[in-house]
Amino acid sequence: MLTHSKSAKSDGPLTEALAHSGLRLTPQRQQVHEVLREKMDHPTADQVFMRAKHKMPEISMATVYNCLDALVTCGLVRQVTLDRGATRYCPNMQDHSHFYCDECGSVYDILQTISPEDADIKLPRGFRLKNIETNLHGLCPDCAAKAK
Amino acid sequence: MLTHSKSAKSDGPLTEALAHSGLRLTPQRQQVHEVLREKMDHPTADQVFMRAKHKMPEISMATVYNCLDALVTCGLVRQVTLDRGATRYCPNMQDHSHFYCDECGSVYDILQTISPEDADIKLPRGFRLKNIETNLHGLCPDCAAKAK
DNA sequence: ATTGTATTTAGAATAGTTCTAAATCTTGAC
DNA sequence: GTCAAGATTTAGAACTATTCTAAATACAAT
Repeated sequence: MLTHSKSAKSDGPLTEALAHSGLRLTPQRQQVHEVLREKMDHPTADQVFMRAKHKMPEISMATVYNCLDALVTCGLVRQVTLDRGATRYCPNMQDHSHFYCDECGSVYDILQTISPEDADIKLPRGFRLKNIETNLHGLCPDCAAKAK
Repeated sequence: MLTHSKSAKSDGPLTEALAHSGLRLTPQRQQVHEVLREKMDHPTADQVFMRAKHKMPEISMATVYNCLDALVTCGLVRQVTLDRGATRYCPNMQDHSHFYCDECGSVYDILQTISPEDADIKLPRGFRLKNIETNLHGLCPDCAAKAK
């Protein structure tokens, strides 16, 4: 196979975050992260794959999953599971929650959330809480209008 | 004893809840609901299927999904999606949240939650909020101990 | 009883994710 | 630089989860 220059462009924050989890920065991981940040519409692995292929035609589905896992592991991306369908990915690591329209399946970022402190969650002895995920379910404006 | 009578035993609350969504009480729906309440360990559809088969050997997987959907639709059961794996089902309709161990995948009910009022979520115009799902992620006591 | 609709069923089909083994790339020791 | 060890990528197969389909059955209302 023809190999062009395969090394990743230097990217401080990405490199560091990955290294912290014992992972390397690769062009594929860089590309997947870029795809996620370009359009933060909570794409599925399959959508990420299709978008990544535009700039990197040889990338494979397995690699997309590998990259997504790597980015999740090192805290650069959140996994969002809202229904029985495909898992979605979110590169917005700011504290926020997701609104899921039970009717049409669309997802919206809601820039408001419940912090662990505010929630004052008391867990039984031994549990170690890492983070709280808040998912809001209901109808999006479009579907709410139609439902009337 | 083998009962060939196929009609569902009367069950007021179940019947009513289903009827409210235009659905009938059937022996299968009754059985699936019973399985969920017998062991509230957040089983997957497949686990529900296997448990239901003990008392109802002819039940099919498609029916289990149909029944779970029916019970979710009429508000008797909650769907719980915590990771990329199979969806889990929870018949506890009390306000509560789920603790998910990111290490071993076990799920615990946490009888504490954030109410919509407490959260004071302000949604953009047009959204209609139905309910808030709170998922706690971290390590269960066993895994937390091992991690040390 | 009869008819129309809801529900169940088995199995096929589809969708989503993980696995495998070989090829390629990167890093670090020399 | 060269080499070996280990990490990563790749295509495709395999597997798991869910949905669909069409025929059979059950139910409710005439």
